[in-house]
Amino acid sequence: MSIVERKDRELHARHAARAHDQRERILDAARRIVMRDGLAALSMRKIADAIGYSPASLYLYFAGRDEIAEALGRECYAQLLAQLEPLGLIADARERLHALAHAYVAYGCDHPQTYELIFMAHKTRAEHVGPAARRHRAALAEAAGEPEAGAAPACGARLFAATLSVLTPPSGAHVDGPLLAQSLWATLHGAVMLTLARAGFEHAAPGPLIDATLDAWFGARAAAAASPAAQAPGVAS
Amino acid sequence: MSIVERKDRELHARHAARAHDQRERILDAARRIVMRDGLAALSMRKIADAIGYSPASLYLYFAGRDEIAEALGRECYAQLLAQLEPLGLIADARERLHALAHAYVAYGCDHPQTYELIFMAHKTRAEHVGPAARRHRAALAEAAGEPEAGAAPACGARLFAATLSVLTPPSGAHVDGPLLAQSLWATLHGAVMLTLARAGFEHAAPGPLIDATLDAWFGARAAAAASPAAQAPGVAS
DNA sequence: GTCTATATACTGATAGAC
DNA sequence: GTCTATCAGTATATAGAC
Repeated sequence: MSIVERKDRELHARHAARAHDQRERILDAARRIVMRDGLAALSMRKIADAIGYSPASLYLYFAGRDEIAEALGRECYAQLLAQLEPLGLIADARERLHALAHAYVAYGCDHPQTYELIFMAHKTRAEHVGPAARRHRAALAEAAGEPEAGAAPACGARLFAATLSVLTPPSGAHVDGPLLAQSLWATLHGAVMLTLARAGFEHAAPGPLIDATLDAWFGARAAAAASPAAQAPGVAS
Repeated sequence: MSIVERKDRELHARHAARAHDQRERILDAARRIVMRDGLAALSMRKIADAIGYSPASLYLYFAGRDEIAEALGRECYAQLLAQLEPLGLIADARERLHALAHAYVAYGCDHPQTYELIFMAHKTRAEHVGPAARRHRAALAEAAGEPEAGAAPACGARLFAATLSVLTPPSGAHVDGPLLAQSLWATLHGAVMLTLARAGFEHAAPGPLIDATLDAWFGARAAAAASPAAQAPGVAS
Protein backbone atom coordinates (compact mmCIF):
# COMPACT_ATOMS: atom_id res chain seq x y z
CA MET A 1 0.00 0.00 0.00
CA SER A 2 3.00 2.20 0.42
CA ILE A 3 3.51 2.94 -3.25
CA VAL A 4 -0.16 3.39 -4.02
CA GLU A 5 -0.62 5.62 -1.00
CA ARG A 6 2.39 7.71 -1.87
CA LYS A 7 1.25 8.15 -5.45
CA ASP A 8 -2.17 9.07 -4.20
CA ARG A 9 -0.78 11.69 -1.88
CA GLU A 10 1.46 13.08 -4.59
CA LEU A 11 -1.52 13.36 -6.86
CA HIS A 12 -3.59 15.13 -4.22
CA ALA A 13 -0.75 17.50 -3.44
CA ARG A 14 -0.28 18.30 -7.11
CA HIS A 15 -3.99 18.91 -7.51
CA ALA A 16 -4.10 21.16 -4.50
CA ALA A 17 -1.10 23.11 -5.70
CA ARG A 18 -2.60 23.50 -9.12
CA ALA A 19 -5.90 24.66 -7.69
CA HIS A 20 -4.00 27.15 -5.55
CA ASP A 21 -2.16 28.43 -8.62
CA GLN A 22 -5.39 28.87 -10.53
CA ARG A 23 -6.91 30.78 -7.64
CA GLU A 24 -3.86 33.02 -7.69
CA ARG A 25 -4.21 33.59 -11.43
CA ILE A 26 -7.85 34.54 -10.97
CA LEU A 27 -7.07 36.84 -8.07
CA ASP A 28 -4.25 38.48 -10.02
CA ALA A 29 -6.57 39.27 -12.91
CA ALA A 30 -9.28 40.49 -10.54
CA ARG A 31 -6.79 42.70 -8.74
CA ARG A 32 -5.68 44.28 -11.99
CA ILE A 33 -9.28 45.03 -12.96
CA VAL A 34 -10.13 46.57 -9.61
CA MET A 35 -6.96 48.69 -9.54
CA ARG A 36 -7.63 49.94 -13.03
CA ASP A 37 -11.40 50.44 -13.08
CA GLY A 38 -12.57 50.15 -9.48
CA LEU A 39 -14.47 47.52 -7.55
CA ALA A 40 -17.74 48.26 -9.34
CA ALA A 41 -16.20 47.21 -12.64
CA LEU A 42 -15.25 43.75 -11.39
CA SER A 43 -17.20 41.01 -13.14
CA MET A 44 -16.77 37.31 -13.72
CA ARG A 45 -16.73 37.80 -17.47
CA LYS A 46 -13.91 40.34 -17.36
CA ILE A 47 -11.83 38.11 -15.12
CA ALA A 48 -12.43 35.13 -17.38
CA ASP A 49 -11.52 37.15 -20.46
CA ALA A 50 -8.36 38.43 -18.80
CA ILE A 51 -6.96 34.94 -18.13
CA GLY A 52 -8.41 33.25 -21.21
CA TYR A 53 -10.97 31.21 -19.29
CA SER A 54 -14.65 30.75 -19.70
CA PRO A 55 -16.78 32.36 -16.99
CA ALA A 56 -18.08 28.94 -15.97
CA SER A 57 -14.60 27.75 -15.03
CA LEU A 58 -14.19 30.45 -12.40
CA TYR A 59 -16.92 28.82 -10.39
CA LEU A 60 -14.66 25.79 -9.93
CA TYR A 61 -12.35 27.91 -7.77
CA PHE A 62 -14.59 30.59 -6.26
CA ALA A 63 -18.20 30.56 -5.20
CA GLY A 64 -18.77 33.82 -7.08
CA ARG A 65 -17.85 37.44 -7.50
CA ASP A 66 -18.26 38.27 -3.83
CA GLU A 67 -15.84 35.61 -2.66
CA ILE A 68 -13.24 36.96 -5.07
CA ALA A 69 -13.78 40.51 -3.85
CA GLU A 70 -13.52 39.37 -0.25
CA ALA A 71 -10.31 37.50 -0.93
CA LEU A 72 -8.87 40.65 -2.49
CA GLY A 73 -10.08 42.68 0.48
CA ARG A 74 -8.34 40.42 2.97
CA GLU A 75 -5.21 40.64 0.85
CA CYS A 76 -5.31 44.44 0.83
CA TYR A 77 -5.96 44.58 4.56
CA ALA A 78 -2.92 42.43 5.19
CA GLN A 79 -0.93 44.72 2.91
CA LEU A 80 -2.05 47.80 4.85
CA LEU A 81 -1.10 46.19 8.15
CA ALA A 82 2.25 45.10 6.75
CA GLN A 83 2.93 48.67 5.72
CA LEU A 84 2.07 50.00 9.19
CA GLU A 85 3.81 47.28 11.17
CA PRO A 86 7.38 48.65 11.12
CA LEU A 87 6.07 52.03 12.28
CA GLY A 88 4.64 50.34 15.37
CA LEU A 89 8.22 49.74 16.51
CA ILE A 90 9.07 53.43 16.85
CA ALA A 91 10.12 53.94 20.45
CA ASP A 92 8.74 57.40 21.18
CA ALA A 93 5.01 57.11 21.73
CA ARG A 94 4.05 60.44 20.20
CA GLU A 95 6.29 59.93 17.20
CA ARG A 96 4.91 56.43 16.72
CA LEU A 97 1.32 57.58 16.81
CA HIS A 98 2.11 60.43 14.44
CA ALA A 99 3.77 58.11 11.94
CA LEU A 100 1.01 55.48 12.14
CA ALA A 101 -1.78 58.00 11.68
CA HIS A 102 -0.17 59.66 8.68
CA ALA A 103 0.75 56.37 7.10
CA TYR A 104 -2.78 55.05 7.54
CA VAL A 105 -4.42 58.08 5.96
CA ALA A 106 -1.83 58.32 3.22
CA TYR A 107 -2.36 54.68 2.33
CA GLY A 108 -6.10 55.14 2.11
CA CYS A 109 -5.86 58.31 0.06
CA ASP A 110 -3.16 57.04 -2.27
CA HIS A 111 -4.87 53.72 -2.99
CA PRO A 112 -8.61 54.46 -3.19
CA GLN A 113 -9.41 51.18 -4.91
CA THR A 114 -7.50 49.21 -2.31
CA TYR A 115 -9.12 51.05 0.57
CA GLU A 116 -12.53 50.62 -1.00
CA LEU A 117 -11.81 46.92 -1.30
CA ILE A 118 -10.91 46.64 2.37
CA PHE A 119 -14.04 48.32 3.63
CA MET A 120 -16.57 47.84 0.86
CA ALA A 121 -16.05 44.33 -0.42
CA HIS A 122 -18.83 42.99 1.74
CA LYS A 123 -21.25 45.75 0.80
CA THR A 124 -21.11 45.62 -3.00
CA ARG A 125 -23.94 43.18 -3.24
CA ALA A 126 -26.74 44.22 -0.92
CA GLU A 127 -27.26 42.41 2.35
CA HIS A 128 -24.44 39.97 1.76
CA VAL A 129 -22.82 39.10 5.08
CA GLY A 130 -20.54 36.16 4.45
CA PRO A 131 -18.30 34.46 7.00
CA ALA A 132 -15.25 36.01 5.35
CA ALA A 133 -16.65 39.51 5.82
CA ARG A 134 -17.45 38.52 9.38
CA ARG A 135 -13.88 37.50 10.02
CA HIS A 136 -12.70 40.70 8.35
CA ARG A 137 -14.82 42.93 10.53
CA ALA A 138 -13.71 41.01 13.60
CA ALA A 139 -10.12 41.71 12.65
CA LEU A 140 -10.86 45.41 12.30
CA ALA A 141 -12.63 45.56 15.64
CA GLU A 142 -9.70 43.81 17.18
CA ALA A 143 -7.24 46.19 15.58
CA ALA A 144 -9.12 49.14 17.04
CA GLY A 145 -8.06 48.25 20.54
CA GLU A 146 -9.70 45.05 21.68
CA PRO A 147 -6.90 42.53 21.50
CA GLU A 148 -8.88 39.84 23.30
CA ALA A 149 -11.70 39.74 20.74
CA GLY A 150 -10.30 37.68 17.86
CA ALA A 151 -7.18 35.68 17.13
CA ALA A 152 -6.32 35.31 13.44
CA PRO A 153 -4.48 38.48 12.28
CA ALA A 154 -2.92 39.25 15.64
CA CYS A 155 -0.36 41.60 14.14
CA GLY A 156 -3.10 44.21 13.69
CA ALA A 157 -3.95 43.89 17.35
CA ARG A 158 -0.35 44.37 18.44
CA LEU A 159 -0.08 47.36 16.15
CA PHE A 160 -2.94 49.34 17.57
CA ALA A 161 -2.35 48.03 21.06
CA ALA A 162 1.07 49.63 20.84
CA THR A 163 -0.53 52.99 20.14
CA LEU A 164 -2.64 52.66 23.26
CA SER A 165 0.35 53.48 25.43
CA VAL A 166 0.25 57.07 24.28
CA LEU A 167 -3.45 57.22 24.98
CA THR A 168 -3.05 56.02 28.56
CA PRO A 169 -0.33 58.08 30.21
CA PRO A 170 0.70 56.73 33.61
CA SER A 171 -0.65 59.71 35.46
CA GLY A 172 -3.98 59.90 33.63
CA ALA A 173 -6.74 58.50 35.78
CA HIS A 174 -10.14 58.37 34.12
CA VAL A 175 -9.06 57.42 30.61
CA ASP A 176 -10.71 54.68 28.56
CA GLY A 177 -7.87 53.73 26.26
CA PRO A 178 -9.68 51.39 23.86
CA LEU A 179 -12.49 53.88 23.46
CA LEU A 180 -10.09 56.67 22.53
CA ALA A 181 -8.25 54.35 20.17
CA GLN A 182 -11.55 53.73 18.41
CA SER A 183 -12.19 57.44 18.30
CA LEU A 184 -8.81 58.02 16.70
CA TRP A 185 -9.45 55.25 14.23
CA ALA A 186 -12.79 56.78 13.37
CA THR A 187 -11.06 60.09 12.71
CA LEU A 188 -8.49 58.48 10.42
CA HIS A 189 -11.13 56.45 8.61
CA GLY A 190 -13.38 59.49 8.27
CA ALA A 191 -10.54 61.60 6.95
CA VAL A 192 -9.81 59.01 4.29
CA MET A 193 -13.46 58.60 3.32
CA LEU A 194 -14.12 62.32 3.10
CA THR A 195 -10.96 62.90 1.11
CA LEU A 196 -11.87 60.16 -1.34
CA ALA A 197 -15.50 61.25 -1.59
CA ARG A 198 -14.51 64.80 -2.41
CA ALA A 199 -11.68 63.76 -4.71
CA GLY A 200 -10.58 66.55 -6.97
CA PHE A 201 -12.17 69.21 -4.83
CA GLU A 202 -10.86 72.05 -2.77
CA HIS A 203 -10.57 70.80 0.78
CA ALA A 204 -8.05 70.65 3.54
CA ALA A 205 -5.31 68.17 2.71
CA PRO A 206 -5.54 65.15 4.99
CA GLY A 207 -1.98 65.62 6.19
CA PRO A 208 -2.47 68.96 7.93
CA LEU A 209 -5.83 67.75 9.16
CA ILE A 210 -4.25 64.80 10.94
CA ASP A 211 -1.50 67.04 12.28
CA ALA A 212 -4.09 69.40 13.72
CA THR A 213 -6.03 66.50 15.22
CA LEU A 214 -3.00 64.99 16.91
CA ASP A 215 -1.94 68.41 18.16
CA ALA A 216 -5.38 68.95 19.60
CA TRP A 217 -5.19 65.61 21.36
CA PHE A 218 -1.59 65.44 22.43
CA GLY A 219 0.02 68.70 21.41
CA ALA A 220 -0.54 70.23 24.82
CA ARG A 221 1.41 67.53 26.58
CA ALA A 222 4.22 67.55 24.04
CA ALA A 223 4.28 71.33 23.94
CA ALA A 224 4.30 71.47 27.73
CA ALA A 225 7.33 69.22 27.72
CA ALA A 226 9.12 71.23 25.03
CA SER A 227 7.94 74.76 25.74
CA PRO A 228 5.45 76.22 28.21
CA ALA A 229 3.28 77.78 25.44
CA ALA A 230 -0.12 76.10 25.15
CA GLN A 231 -1.26 75.43 21.59
CA ALA A 232 -4.11 72.95 21.89
CA PRO A 233 -7.63 74.34 21.62
CA GLY A 234 -9.11 72.25 24.38
CA VAL A 235 -6.87 73.78 27.03
CA ALA A 236 -6.53 77.28 25.69
CA SER A 237 -8.44 79.06 28.43
CA MET B 1 -52.06 88.37 -28.81
CA SER B 2 -53.08 88.69 -25.23
CA ILE B 3 -55.45 85.73 -25.22
CA VAL B 4 -53.15 83.49 -27.18
CA GLU B 5 -50.21 84.39 -25.00
CA ARG B 6 -52.14 83.79 -21.81
CA LYS B 7 -53.37 80.41 -23.00
CA ASP B 8 -49.83 79.54 -23.98
CA ARG B 9 -48.51 80.45 -20.57
CA GLU B 10 -51.25 78.52 -18.82
CA LEU B 11 -50.42 75.49 -20.90
CA HIS B 12 -46.75 75.76 -20.11
CA ALA B 13 -47.45 76.19 -16.42
CA ARG B 14 -49.75 73.18 -16.42
CA HIS B 15 -47.15 71.08 -18.20
CA ALA B 16 -44.42 72.15 -15.81
CA ALA B 17 -46.61 71.38 -12.82
CA ARG B 18 -47.47 67.99 -14.24
CA ALA B 19 -43.84 67.18 -14.93
CA HIS B 20 -43.01 68.20 -11.37
CA ASP B 21 -45.73 65.93 -10.03
CA GLN B 22 -44.46 63.01 -12.06
CA ARG B 23 -40.94 63.58 -10.79
CA GLU B 24 -42.32 63.55 -7.27
CA ARG B 25 -44.17 60.30 -7.88
CA ILE B 26 -40.98 58.73 -9.22
CA LEU B 27 -38.91 60.01 -6.31
CA ASP B 28 -41.49 58.78 -3.81
CA ALA B 29 -41.36 55.28 -5.24
CA ALA B 30 -37.56 55.36 -5.39
CA ARG B 31 -37.37 56.53 -1.78
CA ARG B 32 -39.57 53.67 -0.64
CA ILE B 33 -37.41 51.13 -2.44
CA VAL B 34 -34.15 52.50 -1.03
CA MET B 35 -35.52 52.69 2.52
CA ARG B 36 -36.77 49.13 2.30
CA ASP B 37 -34.00 47.35 0.38
CA GLY B 38 -31.06 49.75 0.24
CA LEU B 39 -29.52 51.84 -2.49
CA ALA B 40 -28.09 48.83 -4.31
CA ALA B 41 -31.61 47.50 -4.86
CA LEU B 42 -32.76 50.65 -6.62
CA SER B 43 -33.51 49.98 -10.29
CA MET B 44 -35.49 51.70 -13.00
CA ARG B 45 -37.67 48.65 -13.47
CA LYS B 46 -38.64 48.47 -9.82
CA ILE B 47 -39.50 52.16 -9.78
CA ALA B 48 -41.54 51.79 -12.96
CA ASP B 49 -43.39 48.78 -11.58
CA ALA B 50 -44.13 50.61 -8.36
CA ILE B 51 -45.88 53.50 -10.10
CA GLY B 52 -47.36 51.50 -12.99
CA TYR B 53 -45.08 52.96 -15.65
CA SER B 54 -42.85 51.41 -18.24
CA PRO B 55 -39.14 51.78 -17.53
CA ALA B 56 -38.71 53.87 -20.68
CA SER B 57 -41.05 56.56 -19.41
CA LEU B 58 -38.83 57.32 -16.44
CA TYR B 59 -36.23 58.66 -18.80
CA LEU B 60 -38.60 61.47 -19.73
CA TYR B 61 -38.21 62.87 -16.22
CA PHE B 62 -34.74 61.76 -15.17
CA ALA B 63 -31.55 61.21 -17.11
CA GLY B 64 -31.11 57.83 -15.46
CA ARG B 65 -30.78 55.92 -12.24
CA ASP B 66 -27.91 58.05 -10.99
CA GLU B 67 -29.83 61.29 -11.29
CA ILE B 68 -32.67 59.79 -9.26
CA ALA B 69 -30.25 58.61 -6.59
CA GLU B 70 -28.62 62.03 -6.50
CA ALA B 71 -31.96 63.76 -6.14
CA LEU B 72 -32.77 61.49 -3.21
CA GLY B 73 -29.34 62.17 -1.74
CA ARG B 74 -29.84 65.92 -1.85
CA GLU B 75 -33.24 65.43 -0.23
CA CYS B 76 -31.76 63.37 2.58
CA TYR B 77 -28.94 65.83 3.08
CA ALA B 78 -31.45 68.64 3.49
CA GLN B 79 -33.35 66.48 5.96
CA LEU B 80 -30.20 65.86 8.00
CA LEU B 81 -29.43 69.58 8.09
CA ALA B 82 -33.00 70.40 9.06
CA GLN B 83 -32.74 67.98 11.95
CA LEU B 84 -29.49 69.54 13.16
CA GLU B 85 -30.47 73.16 12.63
CA PRO B 86 -32.42 73.78 15.86
CA LEU B 87 -29.51 72.34 17.84
CA GLY B 88 -27.27 75.01 16.34
CA LEU B 89 -29.21 77.57 18.35
CA ILE B 90 -28.18 76.20 21.74
CA ALA B 91 -26.46 79.05 23.53
CA ASP B 92 -23.77 77.22 25.46
CA ALA B 93 -20.96 76.36 23.05
CA ARG B 94 -19.99 73.07 24.64
CA GLU B 95 -23.57 71.94 25.00
CA ARG B 96 -24.27 72.88 21.40
CA LEU B 97 -21.32 70.96 20.06
CA HIS B 98 -22.24 67.96 22.20
CA ALA B 99 -25.81 67.95 20.94
CA LEU B 100 -24.81 68.42 17.30
CA ALA B 101 -22.23 65.67 17.38
CA HIS B 102 -24.55 63.15 18.98
CA ALA B 103 -27.44 64.07 16.72
CA TYR B 104 -25.25 63.74 13.63
CA VAL B 105 -23.94 60.30 14.57
CA ALA B 106 -27.34 59.12 15.75
CA TYR B 107 -28.93 60.18 12.49
CA GLY B 108 -26.32 58.33 10.47
CA CYS B 109 -26.54 55.17 12.58
CA ASP B 110 -30.32 55.16 12.78
CA HIS B 111 -30.87 55.72 9.06
CA PRO B 112 -28.17 53.74 7.28
CA GLN B 113 -29.95 53.88 3.93
CA THR B 114 -30.38 57.63 4.17
CA TYR B 115 -26.78 58.18 5.19
CA GLU B 116 -25.60 55.90 2.42
CA LEU B 117 -27.67 57.91 0.00
CA ILE B 118 -26.12 61.18 1.13
CA PHE B 119 -22.55 60.02 0.75
CA MET B 120 -22.71 57.21 -1.79
CA ALA B 121 -25.20 58.30 -4.40
CA HIS B 122 -22.47 59.56 -6.66
CA LYS B 123 -20.29 56.50 -6.24
CA THR B 124 -22.75 53.73 -7.11
CA ARG B 125 -21.80 53.78 -10.75
CA ALA B 126 -18.04 53.95 -11.11
CA GLU B 127 -16.36 57.20 -12.06
CA HIS B 128 -19.62 59.11 -12.32
CA VAL B 129 -19.00 62.71 -11.32
CA GLY B 130 -22.08 64.66 -12.32
CA PRO B 131 -22.73 68.33 -11.66
CA ALA B 132 -25.26 67.43 -8.99
CA ALA B 133 -22.70 65.37 -7.09
CA ARG B 134 -20.31 68.28 -7.52
CA ARG B 135 -22.78 70.68 -5.98
CA HIS B 136 -23.46 68.19 -3.21
CA ARG B 137 -19.82 67.82 -2.29
CA ALA B 138 -19.38 71.58 -2.41
CA ALA B 139 -22.19 71.91 0.11
CA LEU B 140 -20.53 69.40 2.40
CA ALA B 141 -17.17 71.13 2.17
CA GLU B 142 -18.88 74.35 3.01
CA ALA B 143 -20.66 72.82 5.96
CA ALA B 144 -17.35 71.60 7.34
CA GLY B 145 -16.20 75.08 8.08
CA GLU B 146 -15.63 77.05 4.91
CA PRO B 147 -18.64 79.33 4.75
CA GLU B 148 -17.16 81.38 1.91
CA ALA B 149 -16.78 78.46 -0.49
CA GLY B 150 -20.29 77.95 -1.84
CA ALA B 151 -23.64 79.67 -1.61
CA ALA B 152 -26.69 77.46 -2.16
CA PRO B 153 -27.46 75.54 1.08
CA ALA B 154 -26.16 78.23 3.41
CA CYS B 155 -27.96 76.82 6.42
CA GLY B 156 -25.40 74.04 6.62
CA ALA B 157 -22.64 76.62 6.63
CA ARG B 158 -24.23 78.59 9.45
CA LEU B 159 -24.71 75.38 11.38
CA PHE B 160 -21.12 74.27 11.41
CA ALA B 161 -19.85 77.81 11.54
CA ALA B 162 -21.69 78.11 14.82
CA THR B 163 -19.74 75.18 16.20
CA LEU B 164 -16.50 76.92 15.32
CA SER B 165 -16.92 79.26 18.24
CA VAL B 166 -16.18 76.49 20.66
CA LEU B 167 -13.15 75.52 18.63
CA THR B 168 -11.68 79.02 18.71
CA PRO B 169 -11.75 80.27 22.29
CA PRO B 170 -10.89 83.96 22.53
CA SER B 171 -7.65 83.32 24.38
CA GLY B 172 -6.42 80.55 22.10
CA ALA B 173 -3.79 81.87 19.73
CA HIS B 174 -2.50 79.34 17.20
CA VAL B 175 -5.74 77.51 16.43
CA ASP B 176 -6.95 76.74 12.93
CA GLY B 177 -10.70 76.59 13.46
CA PRO B 178 -11.85 75.30 10.06
CA LEU B 179 -9.19 72.62 10.15
CA LEU B 180 -10.33 71.37 13.53
CA ALA B 181 -13.94 71.51 12.43
CA GLN B 182 -13.03 69.24 9.53
CA SER B 183 -11.23 66.94 11.93
CA LEU B 184 -14.30 66.73 14.10
CA TRP B 185 -16.48 66.09 11.09
CA ALA B 186 -14.12 63.33 9.99
CA THR B 187 -14.45 61.76 13.42
CA LEU B 188 -18.24 61.86 13.30
CA HIS B 189 -18.34 60.55 9.75
CA GLY B 190 -15.84 57.83 10.56
CA ALA B 191 -17.80 56.79 13.65
CA VAL B 192 -20.95 56.45 11.55
CA MET B 193 -19.23 54.54 8.79
CA LEU B 194 -17.47 52.14 11.13
CA THR B 195 -20.63 51.54 13.10
CA LEU B 196 -22.58 50.81 9.94
CA ALA B 197 -19.83 48.64 8.44
CA ARG B 198 -19.64 46.52 11.56
CA ALA B 199 -23.38 46.41 12.06
CA GLY B 200 -24.44 43.62 14.33
CA PHE B 201 -20.99 43.24 15.79
CA GLU B 202 -19.53 43.77 19.19
CA HIS B 203 -18.03 47.24 19.24
CA ALA B 204 -18.12 50.39 21.27
CA ALA B 205 -21.47 52.12 20.94
CA PRO B 206 -21.07 55.36 19.00
CA GLY B 207 -22.58 57.40 21.83
CA PRO B 208 -19.87 56.74 24.43
CA LEU B 209 -17.28 57.01 21.68
CA ILE B 210 -18.40 60.53 20.82
CA ASP B 211 -18.59 61.42 24.48
CA ALA B 212 -15.02 60.25 24.99
CA THR B 213 -13.88 62.17 21.93
CA LEU B 214 -15.48 65.41 23.02
CA ASP B 215 -14.13 64.95 26.52
CA ALA B 216 -10.67 64.42 25.11
CA TRP B 217 -11.00 67.61 23.08
CA PHE B 218 -12.86 69.91 25.40
CA GLY B 219 -13.34 68.08 28.67
CA ALA B 220 -10.29 69.65 30.24
CA ARG B 221 -11.54 73.18 29.73
CA ALA B 222 -15.02 72.38 30.95
CA ALA B 223 -13.68 70.36 33.86
CA ALA B 224 -11.25 73.14 34.73
CA ALA B 225 -14.16 75.56 34.87
CA ALA B 226 -16.29 73.21 36.99
CA SER B 227 -13.68 71.46 39.11
CA PRO B 228 -9.87 71.55 39.16
CA ALA B 229 -9.52 67.79 38.43
CA ALA B 230 -8.04 67.10 34.99
CA GLN B 231 -9.77 64.32 33.06
CA ALA B 232 -8.60 64.68 29.47
CA PRO B 233 -5.86 62.36 28.29
CA GLY B 234 -3.98 64.96 26.30
CA VAL B 235 -3.25 67.05 29.37
CA ALA B 236 -2.95 64.32 31.99
CA SER B 237 0.78 64.69 32.70
C1' DG C 1 -10.46 20.00 -15.79
C1' DT C 2 -12.11 22.88 -19.08
C1' DC C 3 -14.79 24.02 -22.62
C1' DT C 4 -19.25 25.46 -25.25
C1' DA C 5 -23.78 26.26 -24.93
C1' DT C 6 -27.83 27.25 -22.78
C1' DA C 7 -31.01 28.92 -19.34
C1' DT C 8 -33.05 32.21 -15.98
C1' DA C 9 -33.37 36.51 -14.22
C1' DC C 10 -31.67 40.64 -13.56
C1' DT C 11 -29.59 45.62 -14.93
C1' DG C 12 -29.57 50.56 -17.70
C1' DA C 13 -30.76 52.57 -21.74
C1' DT C 14 -32.76 53.52 -26.45
C1' DA C 15 -35.57 53.46 -31.00
C1' DG C 16 -39.61 53.82 -32.84
C1' DA C 17 -44.63 52.80 -33.02
C1' DC C 18 -48.98 54.70 -31.48
C1' DG D 1 -46.66 60.99 -23.28
C1' DT D 2 -46.49 56.34 -23.08
C1' DC D 3 -45.77 52.11 -24.77
C1' DT D 4 -43.55 47.72 -26.80
C1' DA D 5 -39.60 45.78 -28.26
C1' DT D 6 -34.95 45.46 -28.13
C1' DC D 7 -29.86 45.93 -27.23
C1' DA D 8 -26.06 45.03 -24.53
C1' DG D 9 -24.59 44.16 -20.36
C1' DT D 10 -24.53 41.52 -15.60
C1' DA D 11 -24.54 37.00 -12.22
C1' DT D 12 -25.56 32.46 -11.50
C1' DA D 13 -26.09 27.81 -12.71
C1' DT D 14 -26.36 23.56 -15.34
C1' DA D 15 -25.72 20.00 -19.13
C1' DG D 16 -22.86 17.73 -21.91
C1' DA D 17 -18.81 17.47 -25.31
C1' DC D 18 -13.87 16.66 -25.25
